[in-house]
Amino acid sequence: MFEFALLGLLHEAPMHGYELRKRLHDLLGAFRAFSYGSLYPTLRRLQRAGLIVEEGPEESALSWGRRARKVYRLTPEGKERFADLLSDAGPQTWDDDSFGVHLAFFSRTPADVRMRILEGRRRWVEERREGLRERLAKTGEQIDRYTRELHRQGLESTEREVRWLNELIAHEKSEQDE
Amino acid sequence: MFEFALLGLLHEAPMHGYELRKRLHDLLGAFRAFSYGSLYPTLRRLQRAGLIVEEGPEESALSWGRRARKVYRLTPEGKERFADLLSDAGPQTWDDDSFGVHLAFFSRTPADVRMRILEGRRRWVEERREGLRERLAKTGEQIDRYTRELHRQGLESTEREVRWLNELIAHEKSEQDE
DNA sequence: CTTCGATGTATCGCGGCGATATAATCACCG
DNA sequence: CGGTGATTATATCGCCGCGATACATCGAAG
Repeated sequence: MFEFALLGLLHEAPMHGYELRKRLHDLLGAFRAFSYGSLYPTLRRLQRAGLIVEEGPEESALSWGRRARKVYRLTPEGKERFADLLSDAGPQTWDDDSFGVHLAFFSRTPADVRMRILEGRRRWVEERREGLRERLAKTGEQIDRYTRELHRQGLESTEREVRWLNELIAHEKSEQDE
Repeated sequence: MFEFALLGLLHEAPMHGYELRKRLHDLLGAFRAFSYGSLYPTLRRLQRAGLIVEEGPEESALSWGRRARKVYRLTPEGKERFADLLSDAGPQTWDDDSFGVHLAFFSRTPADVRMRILEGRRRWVEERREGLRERLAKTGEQIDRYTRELHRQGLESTEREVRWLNELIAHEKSEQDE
């Protein structure tokens, strides 16, 4: 997940940790925070795996300012890995955690994969919606007011998301045959 | 978090692990899954901390069926701990992960704490909303279509949640002086 | 009669988080 | 000129919770 996001960002340009985190925050906004507590360990993991390399401390002449920044660059293996992750449309791409990240890199995702992810996500959300509907129907009025409120709110937001996904899917379809 | 939820459920009645998980799933629905991978380790943690005790394998006579169920019961310390957690209204009670769980036990939460949690949550969501608004405004049209769509959806759902929270808060206020 | 789904307990590795430490630079205010 | 606080920047630590997996029993359906 984090790995995917970092490779995606480094695919655009080499960057140092702090900037990666900022770009990520910008990109994902509401979804996922990705703290420094994951950032640096993940970078080292990627490095060990040979997917990124550390470049010397950015000697771009002139503005010699603050040292100690480590700039990371994607290796060919890293690019390959990112391409693999981009073409993945497995179940793990449409859960709550991952879906947002995948959407953020959708413009570089193959069209058929986009479709499968969107439809997978829709199915997933619909299942959650049905679960909530049943729970709300079954227990009727006897359940705790706050719990019911929680479920009502959950139901509404899943319904909204399904509608949103339908729009996205429709848009994909219309673009497909233009 | 998980600790809080388990103590809350055991506060109602002694239970074994599997049932705890089912009740939790029922209670939280959309929010948080809480897998077995956390359940049993957490139970042992609570046990070590002296907050719960393991009762003998449920000898409720008659239906001698399946053995090996371990029934857990709250100790006085456990009840105390739960009461403490119930009266907590700190920042960690209104993040995405915890808020749902706290809501699920709201009917046993002191009224003033309920208020502070709801208002804290509202502030929190409003901040996220503002962040999304700025990001959508600032970058204007130049950003990626999918990313914008992601942020639009995020913005809408935060707006809805704020409205929802306002209703809950209003309801609390009306109940306060009845 | 056996196979499948539910019941039930449990472990393992790992991904990510929050708290925390450290330190240099920059902008502002007095 | 000096202090103070925000921003830039890297890094570690312990903990929490997850997914995968294993294993065993039971009831029901075929």
